[in-house]
Amino acid sequence: MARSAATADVFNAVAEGRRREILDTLIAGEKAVGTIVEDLALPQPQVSKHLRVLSDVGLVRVRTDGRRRLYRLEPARLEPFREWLAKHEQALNERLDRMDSYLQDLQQEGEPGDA
Amino acid sequence: MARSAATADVFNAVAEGRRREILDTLIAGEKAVGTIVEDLALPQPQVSKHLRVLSDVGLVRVRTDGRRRLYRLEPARLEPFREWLAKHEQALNERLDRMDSYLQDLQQEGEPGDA
DNA sequence: TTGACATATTCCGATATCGGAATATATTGT
DNA sequence: ACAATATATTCCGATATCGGAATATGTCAA
Repeated sequence: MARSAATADVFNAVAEGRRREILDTLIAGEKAVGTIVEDLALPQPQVSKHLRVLSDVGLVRVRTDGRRRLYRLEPARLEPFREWLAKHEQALNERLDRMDSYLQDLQQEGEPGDA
Repeated sequence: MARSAATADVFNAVAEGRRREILDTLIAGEKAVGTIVEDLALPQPQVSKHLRVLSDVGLVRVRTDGRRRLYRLEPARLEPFREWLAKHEQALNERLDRMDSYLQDLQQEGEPGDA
């Protein structure tokens, strides 16, 4: 046994540059695989494979239209991301707040006989 | 040639679960390696290795105190993350806005001879 | 059915990555 | 200098991952 999980979570799925590109290009809206291939100038099999990964973690959804498959974003699945980031931003803000009040305390001590 | 870059960017550094745990435990503040080892119940070499990765991408900073090394977060380096996420949230919001106005248009058409 | 088009899957080789164990490198105290 | 403590690095084996090429699957049109 050497490695635990895989690309099977949102963090890993997004960690890949090409996959981020694919997600980015889908911001414009639903796109067929061929369109993504053209837009990003990537080999079609690679695009399909990356779409598979993204699909497995639910970051994109497919819709079949004739012989094409239209992929679209599922931004709700970015939630784990948002949560994690929020946790750290909150921590950062709290630290800044503490620093603020610390600085204010210092300032108050600096003005002893003010009134 | 088979694989491009490595764990050398913020996204990949954060993609690893253990590394996220380490970052999380550092929210409480600066900690020595040994403390992290205790808190997360991980082998010391692993912690050191993960800290190395996090340090390389700048997500943590070290300070030497005697024979201990104190690590602390560098939350500013989460910026690429924030940016990317913001881009997608913005896109989502704009789509919701468009949907809103679309629905409003539909409603207006539905009330033709109002006055 | 056949052929063209669109997409997905499989196979492969190179390499990155992780965990584990052992070991190396400080630094402090005696 | 030596032992003890704290941390970092190296070596290893197992496996995951990526890109590329070839191929399979599915769908439409004639």
